[in-house]
Amino acid sequence: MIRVRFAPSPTGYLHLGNIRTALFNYLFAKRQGGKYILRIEDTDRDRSGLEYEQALMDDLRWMGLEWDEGPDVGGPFGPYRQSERLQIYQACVDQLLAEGKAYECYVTPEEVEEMKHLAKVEKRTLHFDNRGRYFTKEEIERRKCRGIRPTVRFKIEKPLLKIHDLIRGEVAFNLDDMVGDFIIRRADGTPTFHLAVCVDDALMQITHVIRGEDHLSNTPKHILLLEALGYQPPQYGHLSLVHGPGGEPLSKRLDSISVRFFRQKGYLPHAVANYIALLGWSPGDDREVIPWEELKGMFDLARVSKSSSCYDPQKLDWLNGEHLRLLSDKEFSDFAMKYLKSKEKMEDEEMVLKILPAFKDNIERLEQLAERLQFLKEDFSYEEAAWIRNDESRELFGQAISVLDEMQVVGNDFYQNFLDQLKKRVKARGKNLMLPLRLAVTGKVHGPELKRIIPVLVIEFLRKRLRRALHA
RNA sequence: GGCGCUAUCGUCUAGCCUGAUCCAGGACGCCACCCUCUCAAGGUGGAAACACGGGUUUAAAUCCCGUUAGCGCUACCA
Repeated sequence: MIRVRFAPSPTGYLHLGNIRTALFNYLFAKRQGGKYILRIEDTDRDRSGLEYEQALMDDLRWMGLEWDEGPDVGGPFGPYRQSERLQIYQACVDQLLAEGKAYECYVTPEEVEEMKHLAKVEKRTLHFDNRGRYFTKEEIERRKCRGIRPTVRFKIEKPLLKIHDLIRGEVAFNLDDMVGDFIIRRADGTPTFHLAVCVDDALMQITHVIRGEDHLSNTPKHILLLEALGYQPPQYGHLSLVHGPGGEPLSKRLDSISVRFFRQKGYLPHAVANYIALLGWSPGDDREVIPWEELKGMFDLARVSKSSSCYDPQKLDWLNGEHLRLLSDKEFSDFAMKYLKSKEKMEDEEMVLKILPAFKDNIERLEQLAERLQFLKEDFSYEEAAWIRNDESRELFGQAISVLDEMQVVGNDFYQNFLDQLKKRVKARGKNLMLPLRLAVTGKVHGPELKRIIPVLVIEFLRKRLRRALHA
C-alpha cells in the first residue's frame, strides 16, 4: 500500500509552491490507490500558529485535496501534529543516545558562530567540526557547571552516500564536505525538523516522500538517521521549485501567489490545480485543459520535469477561463453566486441569476464578474464616458427611450425589434451604435453580446439606464 | 567558499533515456486577418528557442567533458 504525506509547517498561508507539493502527493496517491496523509510540522513553536493551521486545512480542502489521515480526521498512526508527538521523539533520541549513535553536545551557539566565522575568513569548508564529540569528561563537567544545556547531535559515521531519487535518478553525496554532526534535539529539549520528519515518516509508514528540491541535500541525513533508528527509508522524489513571474523565489510574504488570493480573485480550484500540475509536469501529449477527475487518473511521477519553472499569472487566467467555460450554466451560476455572496450582500438576486450565464464565456476570474455586474446597482460609473457624452450618443439614447415607450409587446424578438426601430431613427451604425448602448446599460466596454443581456433585462430597468446615460 | 540540482521560443512545455522521423511540435502572451450591427469570446495565420565551447559518431536538441548562468543546502527554521 502506497502512503504519502504532505507536511506543511503552519508558519504562514499556503502558497503556490506548497500547494503544488500537496497536489503532486495527492495525485500520486490517488492514481496508485494509496493513502494521502496530512501532518502538521509545528516543532518550531515560535513561528507556528493555530490560525495558520486552520487556514491551511481550509485552503487544502478548497483545492479538493482532502486527506485520508490527519490531525482533525484522525487515523491509525496519530497524532498527526508534531507538537503532540514530543514523547515519541524523545524516546528515539534516548535510543540513539543509548546505542552511541548520538551524543550530548555542550558546544554553545556562540562557539559555533565563531567557528564558522573563522572558517569563512580562512576560506575553509564551513561546517561544524564535531568538537563536542570529543570533549573529555572533565570538559563536559566544567560546561555543565557553567549552566550550559546540551543539544543532541547525530554522529555521521558513513559520509559517502548514493541515493536514488524518483525524479532525479542517482545522486551522490559526501557528507564530509557538506555538514558535521547535526542537531536532532535542541537545548530546550524540542526535536529538530530532521529528527521529527524521519521518526514520523517511519512510524506513519510513509512509502514515498515527495517534497521540494530544497530538501534534496537533507536526504542523506535523513537516510542515515532512519537507518540508525532501524527503519527502512522510504523512496524519495524531489520536485523542482517554482519561482515568481520574474524568477524570484516564492515567499510566504508574497500574497499574490497564496491560495487565499486565488480564492479571493475568483479562480476555480480545479483550474488552479490544472495550472500548477502543468508547472513541471505534462501528460506527454498536447492536452492542457484537463478536468479534475481526469487529472487524477493521468498523473505520473516519471513525467515530472527536473528543471524549475516560473509562475505565469496570464496563463492561469486563460486556463481558469477555459474551466469556467467547461461548466454548465447551472454549475457556473452556483459557483458565481457563492462567490458573489461571499463578497457582499446581494439585493437583486433574481436579476443576477438571470444574466449570469451570459457572462460565462466572457470572463477569466469571478472578480471580473463583480465589476461587470456593478451596473445593476444605481451608483455605477461609466468606464469610457467619452462614448456617452457626445451629441450623437445623446440623440441615440433619446430615440431609444421613445422606441421603448412605443413598444408594446415584449416577446422573444424584443431585442431585434428594439434595434430595428432604433436604426430607423438614428444614423449611427456599428461601433457608434453598439458601444454607446453597451456603455449605457452595462457601464463597461467589455462584456457579453448585447443580444444576450438586453432581453433578460426588465424594460423599466432599460429605460432607467438610458435616461441616466442621456444626462451623464 | 564547499556540496548538490538544473539549462529547448519572453513564459509553461513536447522531443532527450532507446542519436537519424526536428532547418525542433503544442500552449499562454504578442501581432495580423476572419467572424461579428460593438468590446470580448471563437476561428485562421505570423514573429519567437535547442545557454556557450569542446569531443564521440556517417549523423547530436538528444551521449560525454568543460565553461557560464540560475537555484537549493551548508541553522539549536522547516
